[in-house]
Amino acid sequence: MDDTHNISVKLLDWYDVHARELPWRISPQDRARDVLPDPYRVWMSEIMLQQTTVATVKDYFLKFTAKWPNVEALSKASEDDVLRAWAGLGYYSRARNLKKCADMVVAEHGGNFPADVKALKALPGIGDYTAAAIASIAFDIPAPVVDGNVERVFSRLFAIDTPLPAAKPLIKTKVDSVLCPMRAGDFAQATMDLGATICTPKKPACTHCPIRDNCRALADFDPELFPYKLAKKEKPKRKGAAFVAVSPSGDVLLEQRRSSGLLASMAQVPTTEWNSRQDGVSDINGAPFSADWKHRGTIRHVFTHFELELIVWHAENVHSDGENYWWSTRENLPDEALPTVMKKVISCAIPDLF
DNA sequence: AACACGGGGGC
DNA sequence: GCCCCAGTGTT
Repeated sequence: MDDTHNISVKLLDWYDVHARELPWRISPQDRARDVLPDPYRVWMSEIMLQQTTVATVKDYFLKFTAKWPNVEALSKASEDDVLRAWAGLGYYSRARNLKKCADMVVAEHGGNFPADVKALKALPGIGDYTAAAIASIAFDIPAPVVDGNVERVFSRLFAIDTPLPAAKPLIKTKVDSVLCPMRAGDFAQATMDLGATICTPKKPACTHCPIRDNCRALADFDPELFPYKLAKKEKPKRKGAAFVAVSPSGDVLLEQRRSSGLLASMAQVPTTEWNSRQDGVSDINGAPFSADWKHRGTIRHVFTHFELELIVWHAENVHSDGENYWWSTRENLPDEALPTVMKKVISCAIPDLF
């Protein structure tokens, strides 16, 4: 028995016993009977799981699949409906591509996801990873599924000392050489589960690892040294001010962000530009209109590529209005497409709202 | 190849 | 605080 086959057998045996039960997975009984999961649910979960943890995704997945149980239903929703439901999950281009992809599956594939890696990758929001994951999990098509977990598992397994992301092609080749073509979906999920639960970034549980005897990093080095990564750059800081205007009846003034760039098309309270430097006191000059603005504090929020500090101003009994604004009632505020940074801002001015 | 793109959890 | 995460699309 060659070593690569040995590895996949051990991984699958481990997975048969230790597979986690997750909302987007079929039951162990169905899995034992070779039943395949609904491609729509596999797709939905994989999009949500991009750069997002299982714990965060669970509630959103249940909400989305209850609201839109199939691709036709999602296709009938508006982009804004989807954006509002996605609010708080981050990477909002995923939500717009989700809607676009649903439309394309209905229009170009008769409402069925294509059982083909290339056709899947042609759909918006589906890249190398997700195309391989859907093909493997939903259709049992053998394809190398390489995410952050798998990169770590295989970097350690073969003690790959090329730093990421340059090592990615090599890792993909290794995964391709190990994967089990008879159980492509289970193999993909087994390697990701292993990375999430055993082969963790810090303090991996090597004693519980089903493939510890095959691991070069464990035998010759220290698994925690892998994967090698390029040093990351320092995050620049930006500052600005945000203005929470409240009407006599308690409504909050909102506007929609532009349709491209950061937090595209999401809702926000009026703000100044987010610049690299700004002196807090003069920020009030950036208010959208004059009012009895009161300073309520400062909130901080970290984005992928910069840190933001917003001074929060608050005014009540505001009557002013404008074409690009709307008033959101207190009851409706949780249903607006408000990103987390804006919930922080509004909570700073109006505590106990969310 | 580098960058833009959110947010939350673990330690 | 720092690191990571079931990545994709654009330039």
